[in-house]
Amino acid sequence: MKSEPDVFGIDHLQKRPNKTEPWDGVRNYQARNMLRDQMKKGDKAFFYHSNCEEPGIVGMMTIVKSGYPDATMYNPESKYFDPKATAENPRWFRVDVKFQKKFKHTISLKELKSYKQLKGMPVLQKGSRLSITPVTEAQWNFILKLAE
DNA sequence: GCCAACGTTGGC
DNA sequence: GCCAACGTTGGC
Repeated sequence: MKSEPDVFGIDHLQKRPNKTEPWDGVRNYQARNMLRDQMKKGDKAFFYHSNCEEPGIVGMMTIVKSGYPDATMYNPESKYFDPKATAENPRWFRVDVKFQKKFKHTISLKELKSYKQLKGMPVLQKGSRLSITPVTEAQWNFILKLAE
């Protein structure tokens, strides 16, 4: 799951009450579908810092609440406001994530790209803009070892 | 700051 | 339904 560290980075998450925060503001249908249909309580996710000096994976977190409507879509004051969203037909979803661990060092995009074991991982593909992408169990375990 | 990639919008 | 125009993302 990607976020810009200047906007909301892993340090922000760690400082939140209960180290938990709704992952809201996702306004892309593919990512929405994953939030809504696939991400379940207890699932794990990597925290990825994007659009920054050293893009890469900086830690891990746990999904503590599975997909539910992202209320920011109803708030005209929010930059995530969506006038077409209704209570009957909520367009956008979010999950709650909880900080689990910050890695001692960033596993940079550059490093991640260098491993043939991670070839094909969606987040590493050129032009990948999706803010939420799946990780296989093998990829997950491989990356965790890099973090040691 | 540049620009490639790609999603969305809207005219037709 | 096509596709040009436009906006956004994000690495570099």
